[in-house]
Amino acid sequence: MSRQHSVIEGPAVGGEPEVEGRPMRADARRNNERLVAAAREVFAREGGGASMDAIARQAGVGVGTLYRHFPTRMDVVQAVYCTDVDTLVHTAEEAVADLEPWPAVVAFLEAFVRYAQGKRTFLNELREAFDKNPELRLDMLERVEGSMQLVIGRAQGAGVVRTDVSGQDVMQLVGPMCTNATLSEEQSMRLLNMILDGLRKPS
Amino acid sequence: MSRQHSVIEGPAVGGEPEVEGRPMRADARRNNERLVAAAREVFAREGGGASMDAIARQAGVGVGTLYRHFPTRMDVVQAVYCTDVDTLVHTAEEAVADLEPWPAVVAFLEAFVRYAQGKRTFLNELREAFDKNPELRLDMLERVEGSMQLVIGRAQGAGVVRTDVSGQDVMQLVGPMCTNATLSEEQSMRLLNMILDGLRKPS
DNA sequence: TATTATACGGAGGGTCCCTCCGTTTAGCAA
DNA sequence: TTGCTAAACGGAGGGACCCTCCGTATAATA
Repeated sequence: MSRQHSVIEGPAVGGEPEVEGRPMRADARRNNERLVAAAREVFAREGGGASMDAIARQAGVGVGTLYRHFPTRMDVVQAVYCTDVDTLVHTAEEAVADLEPWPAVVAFLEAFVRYAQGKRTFLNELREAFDKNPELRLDMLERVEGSMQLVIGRAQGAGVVRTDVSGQDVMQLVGPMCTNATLSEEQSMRLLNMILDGLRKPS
Repeated sequence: MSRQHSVIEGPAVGGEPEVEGRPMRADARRNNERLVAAAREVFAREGGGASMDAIARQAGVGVGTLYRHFPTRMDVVQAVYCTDVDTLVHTAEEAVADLEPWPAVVAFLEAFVRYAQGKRTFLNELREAFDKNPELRLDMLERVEGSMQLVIGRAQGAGVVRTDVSGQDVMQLVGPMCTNATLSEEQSMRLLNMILDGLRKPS
């Protein structure tokens, strides 16, 4: 068990190695961030089967370093996934803080579609990680649902989104849609627009 | 492209290498059958990640032989899957030929549950094969649906199964149920009994 | 029985995941 | 600033796996 998956050991966010002892050395923290970013890039470019060597090379470090930060291939997948969820949650918070209720819904759902589509490149790997660690799935699902509900609920409160659907409903609708491998960026945006029209409360 | 996947080149059944030229040599045919059986056993025992060496060893042949029959790991998965479907289709035909309409439904659905549960051991591999070869999925789906409809339709005609559901409906209900990883043999049989009760026409 | 097209076996090439350990360096105390 | 030490780094290499190649064995045929 490495210290890196704080996610599965507690409620902390993923990928950020805040150990209880002294803080990480500056180079270690820098490399940790680099590695996650590199992994995301390589997965996107080469698919879920990308090799550990390729990830280390992309990050400009040796494989030893990669393995010290993430003891297992699956830990890399988890870390990338967790930071993706972090980003999504952050997007929701920002949207709620900066935008009017309806534009916030639009912005968040667009981000959600991008997020869900990004998962397609390493869906198999993710499924494997979930199989081996069901808690991870539940944790992440909960966080994503929370964000969705935050944005949708606020818009419902403001009277601009119909109240007979929940954030969870929307997720169940949009998520699987994006998982479909044969779905173009453009197609998904058209469908999203349709969904948004259906979601908006007729004035 | 090897000659083995007749499935993806035409309507022939899977796993049976009936080439257009002269028939296979006796030893080759024997080994082909052995290999598929061995693969099924090893996948069941060791999971979808089982190695090619293990399969060849189980079949009592060299890996070279395995690779001549199935050029790729995925071809082995396909072959096992296709013969499973063959068996299921055969079960349906036998049930219709030998049993009364209702017992045929019971027998076939029990076989279907066993079939679907057997897929769980190498679900990931199967998904990969389907991704790379969507035609295979459609072909197999069609054959399974055909069998289901054969058995259910006959029972509907005989007035022992309610007519407001189709064979496809039943498949969509039972298939996903079995795919669930956390489902005991016993649990699935209890659920199946419940489904059968719901399916039977009240007399 | 002799011939030959066909099939077989398994060593080994290439890749991948991961480990181990000698080398380097960040952070701190004097 | 300088030394010291715990922490982090790099990459060779072990072991497993997929697949290829080719010399050997054998079924089918004449």
